[in-house]
Amino acid sequence: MEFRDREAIYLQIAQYVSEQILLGRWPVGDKIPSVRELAAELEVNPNTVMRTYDFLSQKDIIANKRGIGYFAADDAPDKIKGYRREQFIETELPVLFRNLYLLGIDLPELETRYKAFITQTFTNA
Amino acid sequence: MEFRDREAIYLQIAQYVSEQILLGRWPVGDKIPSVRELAAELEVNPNTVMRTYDFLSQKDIIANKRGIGYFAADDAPDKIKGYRREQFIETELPVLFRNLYLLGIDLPELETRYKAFITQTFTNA
Amino acid sequence: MEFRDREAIYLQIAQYVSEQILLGRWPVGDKIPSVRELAAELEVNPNTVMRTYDFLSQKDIIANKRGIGYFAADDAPDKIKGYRREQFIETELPVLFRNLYLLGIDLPELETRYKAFITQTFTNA
Amino acid sequence: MEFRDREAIYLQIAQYVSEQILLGRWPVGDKIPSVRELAAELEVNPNTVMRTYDFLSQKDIIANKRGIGYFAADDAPDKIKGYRREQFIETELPVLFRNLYLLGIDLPELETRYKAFITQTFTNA
DNA sequence: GTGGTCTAGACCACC
DNA sequence: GTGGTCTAGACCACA
Repeated sequence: MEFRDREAIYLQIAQYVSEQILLGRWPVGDKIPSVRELAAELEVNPNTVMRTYDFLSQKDIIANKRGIGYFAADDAPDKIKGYRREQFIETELPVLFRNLYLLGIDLPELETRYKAFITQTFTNA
Repeated sequence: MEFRDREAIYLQIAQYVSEQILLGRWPVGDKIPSVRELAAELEVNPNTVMRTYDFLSQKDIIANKRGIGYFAADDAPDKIKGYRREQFIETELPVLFRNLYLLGIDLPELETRYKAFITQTFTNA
Repeated sequence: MEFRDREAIYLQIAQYVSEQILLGRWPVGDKIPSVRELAAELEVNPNTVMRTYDFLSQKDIIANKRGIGYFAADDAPDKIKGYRREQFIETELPVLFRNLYLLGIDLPELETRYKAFITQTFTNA
Repeated sequence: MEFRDREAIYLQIAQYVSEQILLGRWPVGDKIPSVRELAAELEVNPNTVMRTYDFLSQKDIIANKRGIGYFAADDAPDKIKGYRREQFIETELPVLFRNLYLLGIDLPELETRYKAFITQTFTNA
């Protein structure tokens, strides 16, 4: 997996994990990949994944069963949406709008790009 | 000026300077505030502003005339838009689109929020 | 390490680092000394070395792996030679030639001095 | 006149003045251009030329006659060559040789470039 | 007055 | 352990 600069890797992984849950790829109540597995898959240090799981545990999105592994919480999707919506509206939207305005990108253009993105990202992958 | 945590102050100042130029408040070709002036105004250490000016010089958005000060480059607005557009489309838009999709926010809602934001931000300031 | 006055220390360190890479003492692709290590070794403030590494990163001569350290880029030697050659031919050679001409130093004399210098500098060090 | 970055303008002007004297364009014993004239010609601040003349006065290369102007000293050429030769051999040559070696420029190539430079610079200008 | 560099020291996030 | 940022304060060269 490739990571954006300027944003902590463990947070980007947290996003990734959240999305797997939200999209139902990692079903609620099921065991999610172990720290080592995920670290190997994403090619990062296990410590980094550990930090992600810690972070998500504190938010009660995942939970640990000792000796077995981590599980997606039953209400994980709601929790994720809640956190995300809040952060999105309060901090990301203003930045977005400012850029749209200053760069002179209008809403129809945005719409076109949006549809292309959704088709490409969530259809086959 | 108040700064967001999680993003370096000198980069936030770079944003600020860029916007002043983009909005024509600091006209192209003119001298911009001296390091010390801006530092005093924003209540930060002069070194921090120095770093901002360094950063913008490397991008040829501003240029130094020795012993006199820094000036907004003639093609600064194009340069700024170019850099910003690139970063916006490549890294910010995908994040935005993912969130829209996963949070179930549709485009009409986005449009409503956008118009409110523009009115409020760029009308009276 | 002793530094010349009149040239910024961080740039002299950049020269030093570049030469270590060019001469193969710090192999391409390998980790180079950490900021603190090099600062201690050269007896300068870590900030100064940080500035050097920043400078060389912008030129893609070295690159950072987060949490691990800085590494010499694979094509670092080419990059270094390129930058150096350009600056050398465009700004240093003209000065040199002017001086040779005005001081009446001829090429045979230059050659003699050159050979002596090379022998002395790069033989035993 | 265009100036190199990274070297003080007043020193570059001192070089220029020295060369005019060395090449006999500003004959020994004659009045040289006034501070204002030269400043206008080179498009710099008169203070900067003043600083150059101060600098050269201290080295007894030029001298001031009050109310009249500055004059090239009788032994100016020797003085200039003396200062220049010393600085050249002690500080410029080592840098030059290092670069020749590291960049892999050999002496025949240097010779070719030298001849081209001399022809172009000192023949017609 | 302008920028530019350096030190010392602190604090933080990240791997 | 790694880098990165910021402050405070000093000193200097330059126009």
